[in-house]
Amino acid sequence: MSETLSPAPSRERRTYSIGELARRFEVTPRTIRFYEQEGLLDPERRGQTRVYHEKDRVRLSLTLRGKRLGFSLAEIREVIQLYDHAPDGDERQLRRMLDILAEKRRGLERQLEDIRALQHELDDVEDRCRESLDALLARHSRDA
Amino acid sequence: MSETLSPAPSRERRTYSIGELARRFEVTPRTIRFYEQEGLLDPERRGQTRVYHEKDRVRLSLTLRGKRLGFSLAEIREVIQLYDHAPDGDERQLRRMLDILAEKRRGLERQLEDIRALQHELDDVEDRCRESLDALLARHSRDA
DNA sequence: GATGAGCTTGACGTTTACGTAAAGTAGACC
DNA sequence: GGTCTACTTTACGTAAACGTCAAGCTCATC
Repeated sequence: MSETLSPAPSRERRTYSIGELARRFEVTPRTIRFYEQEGLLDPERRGQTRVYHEKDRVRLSLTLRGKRLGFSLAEIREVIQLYDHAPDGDERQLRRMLDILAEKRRGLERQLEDIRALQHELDDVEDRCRESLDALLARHSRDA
Repeated sequence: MSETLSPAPSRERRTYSIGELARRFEVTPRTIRFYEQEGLLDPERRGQTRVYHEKDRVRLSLTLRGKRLGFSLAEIREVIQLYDHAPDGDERQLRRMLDILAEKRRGLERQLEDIRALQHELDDVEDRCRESLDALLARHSRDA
């Protein structure tokens, strides 16, 4: 449950290869490297190969969640940076961050509304669909 | 409230120019033409200029809602076609359509989960943010 | 020591969803 | 009749988010 992006001193010591992460999240290694290039991930290096920790796994998870909601990688990077730099900064920065947070919340609220609206429209389609099906089956049994 | 994509015999008789629609929805005419090209809109023609009816306005509204949720235009077109062709088709087609509807619903459910998760993460950030701010303000008043 | 699996860095290609500029048309107004 | 304004088509450009080779390293295994 309580996953965090901030280091969480040293709970889990597991590491992952890029291939492992890719299989886990059903993306390609290319995608993961691309996210790193875009500043969404920052894995350790051993020699020249990448080593991913819990922090990276959580970040990737957050990234893919954002993608499913239609966020751009730039927007997701913003959220991640909010996450990482929440505690520091002066008063003006902190207040600005609270503003940004409020705005993000408004965006999510709107998405909630959009989803509800779409659900209702699916209801409509399903209703009409079932009616047609019922009429069809009624004719079937009548003609039998 | 009860807007429909199916013709609704002839309730409103308003029409719109492409520019009017564009202003209403805060998109460019180019976007609207592109959506037509992609099979999402199908306006009447008077001479060579496009004339949009309620049906088109509702479709555009649905399209933009889909976009806000991260759907591709192809996916949105699917939904619109569901909407338009719901009542016709044989039994197999109708059952297939119900399956598709169920799948769309699962997608929306997942998005709901994603939104809730993101809201919690924003809660976390906000908490830490407020703590820092409080600490900062406390120091201020102490130093005064 | 060759072979394969999995990693690496480039570099170019591709799809989606438009933006933008060019050049022409059609009706309203002075 | 000229000038605006709003529309039209055609066509090329572009940003985002990867896909898809190519070529090379590295480590275990036969």
